[in-house]
Amino acid sequence: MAKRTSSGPEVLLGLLTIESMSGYDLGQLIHDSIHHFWNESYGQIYPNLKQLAASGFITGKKEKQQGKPDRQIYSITAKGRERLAAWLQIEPQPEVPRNELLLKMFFGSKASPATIRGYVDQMVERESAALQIFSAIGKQIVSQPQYPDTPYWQMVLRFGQLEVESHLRWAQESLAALRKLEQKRPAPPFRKEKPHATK
Amino acid sequence: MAKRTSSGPEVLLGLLTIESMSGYDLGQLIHDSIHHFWNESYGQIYPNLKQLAASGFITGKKEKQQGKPDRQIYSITAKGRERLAAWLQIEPQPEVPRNELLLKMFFGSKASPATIRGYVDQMVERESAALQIFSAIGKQIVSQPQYPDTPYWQMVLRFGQLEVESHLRWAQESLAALRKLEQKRPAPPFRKEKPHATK
DNA sequence: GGGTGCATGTAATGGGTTACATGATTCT
DNA sequence: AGAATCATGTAACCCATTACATGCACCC
Repeated sequence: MAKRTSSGPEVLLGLLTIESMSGYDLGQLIHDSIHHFWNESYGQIYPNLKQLAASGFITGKKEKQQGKPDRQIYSITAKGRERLAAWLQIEPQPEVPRNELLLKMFFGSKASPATIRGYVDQMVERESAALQIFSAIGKQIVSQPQYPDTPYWQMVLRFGQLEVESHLRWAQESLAALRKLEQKRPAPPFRKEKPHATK
Repeated sequence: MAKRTSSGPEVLLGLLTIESMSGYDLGQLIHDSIHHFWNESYGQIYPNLKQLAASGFITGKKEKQQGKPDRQIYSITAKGRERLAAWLQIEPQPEVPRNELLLKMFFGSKASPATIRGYVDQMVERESAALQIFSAIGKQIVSQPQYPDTPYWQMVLRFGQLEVESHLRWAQESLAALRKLEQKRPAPPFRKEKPHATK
């Protein structure tokens, strides 16, 4: 009795309600706009599109271009909209968390505080960059005409902003704590330590 | 040239530095203690343990019990500690985000605000429950003797707390916004709407 | 008698990333 | 000259969840 959700095809359907697009465009759009909460690789997108077209959820038209390779432009059908609507009625399942940074930090006493600090530093960089992108997306949304989608897009964006802010606050706290740990046990001493202290 | 990290075996090694345990115990501990940032199913744990033992990273001893099935108690070896230490030196890769709730909310205009509100309500329940668990874990950590792990465990826990708090704040905001949307377009009217408004 | 917990494991199945393949154009 | 972008697709592989299998004991 599996709760197969998978959502892969439905993202594509959803994005095609905004505009008809090629697989390549969909990939770009996913990367540029919803990357902070969803991702699809081309290895998924192209086969999914093929299958969706074969089942009549979308239709494709070949578009010739000069200089560039041909594009397949897909449009959602009425049947596709039905499938999307049905999928929206299914309770979203919370994703299984897998945060490698936290995992390594959990075992941080087996490395040096400096190593872990380096990882937190990198996280700060990544998340700060994300904040920049968010504010750019935010400006784009408000400058656009008001679609019925607009309020939803704003909520989703706001999630990212609040979450990132909490991550950055945490990072500041943690960096301070790690610096304290470094002072206590100042950079690894010369003698080799046998690893049985924990037990 | 794949950046194979996978971390599956290393979690087990890490947890075995705390104490020697059976596969079943490891599963329990993962579920009870690090569930908010990592997860492993038994379908992964048992095969991984077998392989780790075959390669000499851990050793297993059979322990007979009365009434209950036999247990295989695994202990980490020096070689295992080396592998763990080496893994800790590898930069953690940020996980690929996949948040189904946000995805459905992004396409929220194709459902009703009430549907989406229901999903947010459920999220509030889940995350509030998580907060309770966190505070219980927090008390447990401070009441324990101070291992070298303690400060790291506290940082990791704090991450969860701050993140959940941000989620709950977001949920409150969003619920308010959704209620407003419901008033504007009060519960679906009787006439059927054709779905071309977006285009 | 039936469900739940302890305990270990395998097999089927399905997702998803990465690498590879192709080929023209444009930018550095 | 070589890298990057546009554009589509396939195949290999890996990772992970779920279901299934077994079997005893304890509780309701």
